[in-house]
Amino acid sequence: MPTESRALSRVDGPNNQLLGSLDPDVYRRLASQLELVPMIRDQSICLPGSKLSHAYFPVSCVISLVHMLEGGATGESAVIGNEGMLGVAIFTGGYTMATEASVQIEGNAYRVSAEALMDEFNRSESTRNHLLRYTLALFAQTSQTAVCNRHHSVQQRLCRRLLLTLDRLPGNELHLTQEQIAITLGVRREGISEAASRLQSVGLITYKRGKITVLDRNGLEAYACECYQVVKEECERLENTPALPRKQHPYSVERRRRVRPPPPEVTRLPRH
Amino acid sequence: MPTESRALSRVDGPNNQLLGSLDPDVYRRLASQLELVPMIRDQSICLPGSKLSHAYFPVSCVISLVHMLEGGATGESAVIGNEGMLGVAIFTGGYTMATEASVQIEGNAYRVSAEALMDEFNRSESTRNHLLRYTLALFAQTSQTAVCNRHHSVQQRLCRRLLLTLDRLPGNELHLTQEQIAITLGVRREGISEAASRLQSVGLITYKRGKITVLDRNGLEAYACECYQVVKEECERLENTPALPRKQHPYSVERRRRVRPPPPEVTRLPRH
DNA sequence: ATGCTTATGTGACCGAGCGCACAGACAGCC
DNA sequence: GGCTGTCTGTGCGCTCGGTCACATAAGCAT
Repeated sequence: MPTESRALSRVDGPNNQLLGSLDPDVYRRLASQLELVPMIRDQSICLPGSKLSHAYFPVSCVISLVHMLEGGATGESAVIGNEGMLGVAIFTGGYTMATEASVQIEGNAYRVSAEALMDEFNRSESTRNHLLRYTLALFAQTSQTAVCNRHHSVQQRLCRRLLLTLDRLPGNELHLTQEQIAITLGVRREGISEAASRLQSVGLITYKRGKITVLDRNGLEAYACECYQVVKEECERLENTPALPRKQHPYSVERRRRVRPPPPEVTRLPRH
Repeated sequence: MPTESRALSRVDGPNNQLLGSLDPDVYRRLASQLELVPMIRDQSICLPGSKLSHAYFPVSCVISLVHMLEGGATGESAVIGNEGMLGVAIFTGGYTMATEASVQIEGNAYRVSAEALMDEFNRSESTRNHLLRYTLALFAQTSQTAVCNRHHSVQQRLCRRLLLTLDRLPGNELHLTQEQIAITLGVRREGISEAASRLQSVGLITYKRGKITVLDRNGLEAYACECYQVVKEECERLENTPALPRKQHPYSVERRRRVRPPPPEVTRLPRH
């Protein structure tokens, strides 16, 4: 990870991986324009439809892209942490996003003006490659979430969501309330309460008033739906240049009625 | 819409809007490389993980991006028609997609090799702008679908899906079976049967063995969830250069518990 | 301590949509 | 014509998660 800039070396935590993947000279130019800003919990970085003045590269915070429907129902389309950035809409055109971006877990982020980012984007193919690869990873995450929301249980999605957050932070503690999780998963707070209680009773996590501690990461993966692995693998694949070949997926919609895949091995907890 | 190429003027139906939005000289160069290919129903254009050799610009067909989960459950993340293209993964890096793309409604499409498309993408900022704007529109659609899947009824989503398809085709007939729709919405075929039957009984549509005729487009919009309008408006906004300002969205997750938005006006059909 | 606010636990009831198991009905083909 | 495969309609029991309505508890300020 580059550490050229004095401003950047102030940070004690890990840096942002997407920034770190840029070519050294690009990074050097950008570094002089980066500001380290504190991101406070539940802060709305940008409301849906408002123009993005800056792109944010999380260092120790986690940002959630959330939709709110008429009537107040909510749902998240993607999580952003130190692997990526908030603001792909800047270089994909439009400067505005359809979703609200809010800080789910407090921490720091680097930010850079939309204009400076666009300059670099237009300046080199390599920079475009990195930023657009991340865009594709974000797309994959959103896309998987769409299907996950449709088919997986609250408990499975809770596990997935905890793991995704954990991957973006050091340590094994998450400062999250059940209400916050409920908003991202688009379910009732009580639903999270029940699912979390079950996970605690089998020793996967402990939690207490807004702090969740993951005790058994592997166990949590076993209870999560496949979506966690799918998203994670796609992210890792796209972080590498040139692209790694992707694992072939054995199923095809074309054959849905003919070749049914084998039933899944159910790894669900009993209700009580 | 440009009609420079002899090859292109053979088409009787409408051309592809994304192609048509490109600068005339870019379009001219691409046109010589475009092939008009027939897209047959349920054909899988690319399996998840396989490399995209071509980008496809639908003219009279509709393509669906579908996920299949372990166990065979399915769900669509986006619809692509003559407003856009299949293959944004080509220029966003990786050349491979995480989803399967299959032809939902037969017709024609232009295709161009991935390399030729990349050449143009790197050649001008204007071309990048157009292609990336469409990418953002696709992202917005996927993102909205994620939340829609979570909160809206089968009937609402059926209406949304019919309207999205209708927008991408001339006329008011859709060659779609209930089974195909069920796959995209990720529900049982029987569920579509019930919802469609209700829509027919109030005179919004008629249908018969794989052919759906929309009788009352406005009525259908009233029964659809908000997601249809949201996606449509975002697409229209992004088709214009420079970007039109986006309608401000009145809700904010930040305030979810404090300022509850007013309850929605329920425009749902009774179950029977 | 004494409250107050925020976070979490629980239970009763209900409804949309699922799985399953059929029964018709239409279209193409020999 | 009759056969066959595809498409559509219907009923029944079940379950997850939603709504509503509280109870409890942990942290914080005075």
